[in-house]
Amino acid sequence: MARKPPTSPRKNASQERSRATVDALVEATARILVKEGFEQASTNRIAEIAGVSVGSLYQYFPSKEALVAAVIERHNEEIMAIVRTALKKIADTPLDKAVRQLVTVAIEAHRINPKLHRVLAEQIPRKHLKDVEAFNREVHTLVRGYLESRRKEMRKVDLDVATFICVSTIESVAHNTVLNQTEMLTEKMVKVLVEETTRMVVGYLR
Amino acid sequence: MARKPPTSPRKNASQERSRATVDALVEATARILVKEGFEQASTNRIAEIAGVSVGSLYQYFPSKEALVAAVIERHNEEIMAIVRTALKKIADTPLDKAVRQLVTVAIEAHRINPKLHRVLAEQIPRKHLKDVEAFNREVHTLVRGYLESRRKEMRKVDLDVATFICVSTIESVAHNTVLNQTEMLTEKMVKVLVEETTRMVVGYLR
Amino acid sequence: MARKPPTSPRKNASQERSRATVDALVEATARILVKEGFEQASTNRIAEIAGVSVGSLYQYFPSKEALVAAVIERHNEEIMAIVRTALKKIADTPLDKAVRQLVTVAIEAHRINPKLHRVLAEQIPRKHLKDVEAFNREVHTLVRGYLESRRKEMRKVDLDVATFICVSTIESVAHNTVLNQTEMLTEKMVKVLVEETTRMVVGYLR
Amino acid sequence: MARKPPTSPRKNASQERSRATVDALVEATARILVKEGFEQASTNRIAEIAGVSVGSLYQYFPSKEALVAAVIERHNEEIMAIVRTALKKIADTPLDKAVRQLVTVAIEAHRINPKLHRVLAEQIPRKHLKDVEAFNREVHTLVRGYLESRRKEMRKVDLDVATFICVSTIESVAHNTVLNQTEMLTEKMVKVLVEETTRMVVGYLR
DNA sequence: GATGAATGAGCATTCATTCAT
DNA sequence: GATGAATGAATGCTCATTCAT
Repeated sequence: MARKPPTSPRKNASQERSRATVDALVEATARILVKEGFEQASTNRIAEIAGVSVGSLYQYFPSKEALVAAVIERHNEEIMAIVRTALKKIADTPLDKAVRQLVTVAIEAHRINPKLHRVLAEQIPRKHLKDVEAFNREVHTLVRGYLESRRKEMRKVDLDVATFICVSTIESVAHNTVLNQTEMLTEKMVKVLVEETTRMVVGYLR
Repeated sequence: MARKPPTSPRKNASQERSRATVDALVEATARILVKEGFEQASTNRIAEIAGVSVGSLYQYFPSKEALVAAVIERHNEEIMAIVRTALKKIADTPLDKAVRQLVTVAIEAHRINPKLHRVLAEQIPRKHLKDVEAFNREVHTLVRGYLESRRKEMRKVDLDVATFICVSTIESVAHNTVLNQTEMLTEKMVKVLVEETTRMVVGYLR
Repeated sequence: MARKPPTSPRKNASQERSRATVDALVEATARILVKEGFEQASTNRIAEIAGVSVGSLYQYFPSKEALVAAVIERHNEEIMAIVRTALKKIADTPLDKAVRQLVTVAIEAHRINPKLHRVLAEQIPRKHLKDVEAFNREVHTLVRGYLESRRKEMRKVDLDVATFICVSTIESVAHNTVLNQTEMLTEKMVKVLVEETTRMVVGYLR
Repeated sequence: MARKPPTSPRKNASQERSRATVDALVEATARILVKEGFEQASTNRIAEIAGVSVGSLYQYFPSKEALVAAVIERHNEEIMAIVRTALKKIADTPLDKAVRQLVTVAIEAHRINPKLHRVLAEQIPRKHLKDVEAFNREVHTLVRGYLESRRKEMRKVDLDVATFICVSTIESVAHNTVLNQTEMLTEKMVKVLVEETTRMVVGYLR
């Protein structure tokens, strides 16, 4: 790191430059993943698309995997931001409205960048997906927290089991809705699916 | 090329030999996939494990992908065999018993070869998974058929939507149950999950 | 390896082919080492010069180092063949004649492929030179054996020490003679050096 | 570029700073060479260890080779200082005592920094070792000078040949003594080797 | 002068596929 | 049909060196 120069601007300048490079690399990786798939995403190609040299790529990411992991993390973070916000808003909402909101948000989240979501879901060797564990755990914890606070509206049920089933269900409906038939994805259809899923989950919890 | 007339015994012998080679190759691929993961599964290695030369491998499979596809197809076929049988048995069974049976079978099916299932689910570039579409369609059709025959026990609902939601739900619970926590997989826990899932689905359909 | 075909010719043919490839690779490595130095010796270049694909190179040698090691071993083996032969011939020869012969042979041995010898001596990361240890030990053992058999002609002296000093001396004179000034290497000069070195060593042992 | 006039204190300060940087770089190179070997010694790493930026490194050394050369030169200079001093002290000393001194000094010199000596001897592409030529020549000249002054104690012999042989011998014994077996390096053993080598060389010259 | 981010040629190595035997 | 030696395009990655700040 050497002696830091006394002026912050220089430091910031360099930090910003680094940050820009890192962003460009992650963005380029995501773009290639979407446009050409995982197998085409070579490090040299990523660097080229990012407008950066391979050397720089390796200055910031120790391996190709790290780069893919960064893309995944960024995507997950975007999803989690939505989910967290939704769960906060929901906090004091009764079960049926809350579940409907949750289902809606799940589909929305999967739709942020559906192509990327598909590639991530379908083509990435899961080696990279350890982060996903943490992501799953957080969702579980948040949903469990909400359900706990609404226990009086619910029948007697093991909270972990209920959480597991609800999250699985909502997630899979959202996932399949987004990934499956494009024709199915009329807004009307989505609304139907939201209603139906909500009905099922709420019916189950009550 | 063969100087001998195509007497059927010889022909059969050769056909059997071919069949054996093909089987050995698919089996070897599956084994490597399970033991060492997709990335380690090189064609040379597969041929070696199968006790066959690479040349022979390419006599029977035009590419590595074809080989992986064959493994997937074999696995799916095993699953489908179970599902088809289950759905036949269920045909005249009332909704709740039938759904319980379906959930049970779904988990069983995912458990046939859980390690292979995991690798297939987690490591295989989905390029190979076009076959899965057909598989999904068949399941949808079969389940839809059953539901149609039980319409009187059900509330009024779009059959395709209901099928989509039920299949998604059952599949995801089974999938997550098998892939997730090992500790969770006590038989007792599995029973609880079966009951809960059944309750949710039946509650939804009625 | 698969079923071996019953006829030896086929087997030999393939063995010969392999052998030819291996030889070509080792030879190419040596040539590049001599002509362009260690740093220029990339595996792709070696394969190219050998008239073989990189893939084939890696079929026979697990790494670049293995290739260099093979060159060294081949060179050392050539030297050792000479040294072993010389020591056999010498077995019943009196000290002075024997030492003269040894010195002569040492210089000869270093002259087999002096350019390669130089490169090996000067440019090869010694990582590769573990084999050289064995080589040194063998020389030590052989020379010690001879000296032991001639003990009566020698003054009282620790045999290992004497061997160490004699081998070091002869080796270094031979090495420096071959590596140093080209002008020095007139045949006449070499004879002088042989005589002088012999005189020194014999004088020391007696 | 500098706005300040080149007052000598400042200049000195800067000169000293330069000198310190150069020293730090050479020292860092030597340290890495010893601890991690030539292959690990990247310029970035050297600069880092020296507490300096790569840019600064290239301000003082035009290439990695130059840096390694500086290490070699420093090491050789240390050795030569010892050798020169020894030869001065020896100037009026009779042959046997002088040779003993020379052998002793040779071993001492190789022992100044034996690890560095080993790395320099074993891992450095000799491209860098042109300097060594000059070093060798100086040793030759110094020893020849001494021998010339002692001609009356010696038999008739070509001085260059005798010098070449003596230097080779002493150098190789010292080198092998230091590099070879660690067990061999008891002080007692070293003394024996000194005596024996002296005996050989003196016996040869007389 | 000093910094360290950026460069990119170059390297060792892998592996799906071909084809002479 | 079977074999396995041979292929070579392609990949991930390193590191000496440059240059904008």
